[in-house]
Amino acid sequence: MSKGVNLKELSKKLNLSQTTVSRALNGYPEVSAETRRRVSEMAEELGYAPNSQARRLATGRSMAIGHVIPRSIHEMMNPIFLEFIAGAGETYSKHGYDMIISVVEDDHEEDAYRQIASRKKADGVIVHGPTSDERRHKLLKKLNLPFVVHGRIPGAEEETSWIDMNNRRAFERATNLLLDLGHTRIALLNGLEHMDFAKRRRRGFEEALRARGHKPDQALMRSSDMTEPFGCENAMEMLKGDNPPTAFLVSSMISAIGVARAVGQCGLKTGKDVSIITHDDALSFLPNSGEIPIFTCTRSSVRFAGQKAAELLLAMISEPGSKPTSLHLDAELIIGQSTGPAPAR
Amino acid sequence: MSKGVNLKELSKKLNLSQTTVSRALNGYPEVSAETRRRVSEMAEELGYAPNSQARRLATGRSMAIGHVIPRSIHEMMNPIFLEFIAGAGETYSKHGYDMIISVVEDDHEEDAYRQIASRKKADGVIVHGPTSDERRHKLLKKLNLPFVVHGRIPGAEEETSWIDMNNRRAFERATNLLLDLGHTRIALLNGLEHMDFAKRRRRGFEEALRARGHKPDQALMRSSDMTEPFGCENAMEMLKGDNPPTAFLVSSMISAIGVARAVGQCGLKTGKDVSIITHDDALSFLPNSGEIPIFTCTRSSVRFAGQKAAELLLAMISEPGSKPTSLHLDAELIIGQSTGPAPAR
DNA sequence: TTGAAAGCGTTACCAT
DNA sequence: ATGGTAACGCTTTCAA
Repeated sequence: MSKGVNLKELSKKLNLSQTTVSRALNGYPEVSAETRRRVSEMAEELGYAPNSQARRLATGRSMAIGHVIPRSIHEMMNPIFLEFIAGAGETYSKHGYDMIISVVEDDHEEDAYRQIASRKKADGVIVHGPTSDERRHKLLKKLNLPFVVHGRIPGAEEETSWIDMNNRRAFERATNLLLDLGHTRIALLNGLEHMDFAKRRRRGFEEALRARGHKPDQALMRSSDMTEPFGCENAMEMLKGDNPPTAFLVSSMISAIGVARAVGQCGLKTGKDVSIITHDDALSFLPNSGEIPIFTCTRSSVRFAGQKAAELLLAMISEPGSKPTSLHLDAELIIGQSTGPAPAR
Repeated sequence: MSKGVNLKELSKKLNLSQTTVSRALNGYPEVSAETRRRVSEMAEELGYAPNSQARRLATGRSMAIGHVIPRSIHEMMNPIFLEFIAGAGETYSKHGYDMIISVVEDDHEEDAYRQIASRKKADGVIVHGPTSDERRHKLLKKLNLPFVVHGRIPGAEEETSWIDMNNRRAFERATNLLLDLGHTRIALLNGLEHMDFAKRRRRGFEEALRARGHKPDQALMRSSDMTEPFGCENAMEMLKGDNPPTAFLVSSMISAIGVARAVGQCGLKTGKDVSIITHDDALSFLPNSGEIPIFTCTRSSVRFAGQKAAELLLAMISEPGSKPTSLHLDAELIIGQSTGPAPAR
């Protein structure tokens, strides 16, 4: 039965001052070894645990990190978001931090940050899903709330801390692979292009095409929430059109599964009649591994990104005034079963 | 510029006591209308916001709800879990509660609950993914920490508050539909059967079969994490075996997509050669709606469950000592394109 | 090495 | 209707 002893009671029991007990428990050096031992033992015995609210009030640090998710993000990026969160959460736990998640209506996002700052709910926040006309970083600077961006804020790369994968390069490499395989009609099924990551992916795609003398064809590019039906419906439409693509470059496994479904429904074979390369966030419930992964993919673990983002943020918090840091992860290009040479015409 | 005024400064500015200001802001009735107006105005002007740590310390309530997720859960139930969280989060926000999520190693789960209780990190918790030999509820009772179970704890239905869908009945109805369509060889691709929900689904399946004089065939039942490859590989194996099933009953959309892939790879057609019914948690990134949904399914919104679970828990917290409540949701059985009459042999 | 006492910013009790 | 003051449970400064 852990009874809920507090510091006062504990110190009384030990015939020591609260001060000493606190110091002993918090590892201050000036406590004698013997005292420290006695204190820890008794604390253990009485099941003492410091009240976090009290400690937070006293120290002025809330020992929590906030994640604000507007509905729009979580509807769109649902599983990816959780995987990131899971990674970040691991890091927080390790360092004794709590993770606070605020699910808010889209137009209350700023309010949420304001509250976190003014009510001291968290010592820092992670900014998710930066868009092309991002503004949250300005607010956060004004609020003096440390933050790390998952992704990049165009034009503010130098003045903010962020972690991102090399979206442009990943899609450039994927495109080149398809070109090498002889594909020339390549479709792009991208995420919402007001999101920075999606814009970069498109850029990588188009640049690779142009560099090899191909003109990007608007008719072969779509941008939307990365759902399964999005992949299926658009692939279907394109495959049934005149001059259909022989390859698809897709922004998420989920949509790629949809594309594969469309391919099947058209009586074609993935990896033979139609090639697919997808980005793979390494989501645990959608494993794409094995000796030969189902999908050829550009892979970058979003969970790992979460861990790293959290580390970055905690470091910023413990060293206020330090320079912005950023981490640029490179995606791997992994060959799976969904690509093959372009079919002869 | 919200400067971070505190109650003391605010009350000084107003020539009022902290007490009165606090009362005015917290809506106590004994404050004159005029005073309240003045206070609110000044509070607004100076950008006052109460420090949550201080308030928590003073009130003794942490105004937060905890969710402990051991890795095993989130690896398994990733997207479903997030959708639930999102629903719960909406409710918390509405009521001024924070949501804190602890991602812990599997063998630290109990510790996490102990800490939440002893350090007063949250006023209550949600218990996710109850298993057949569930024990967490006992610990939580001992810790005196209010909780609501998402799912049911076998044998403790009366003494705990929970929200669950009718898993048994949903799978019973789905099985009956398949039987009505003439299918007799029906495969079950279930979640991990140490989980209570999976066990109930299996029961519904087997009972329906027996009630119509069919003997469940072990060779047609599998149980695992509900990933996409799980669906594909097992369906493939069964379809290629002798005496293959003509229908699949699947525990999650993700695996069902895998089954559909296998069906396609075998050169068969879903809804014609092979029928599929899946449970659909109504995940936002896997929409299965439209005039005719892709998959025939038993559907129950896990997001809605999250909202309700949160409401239940908040009610418990505001009325301590109240009786356990529970909510039993019924899944809808929705006809989509993935079912049809059993093919003639 | 230890202790006394003053915060931290609220709320809540008891007066008035 | 308003105010004084004591909690709440910890950390931290200053003394010893």
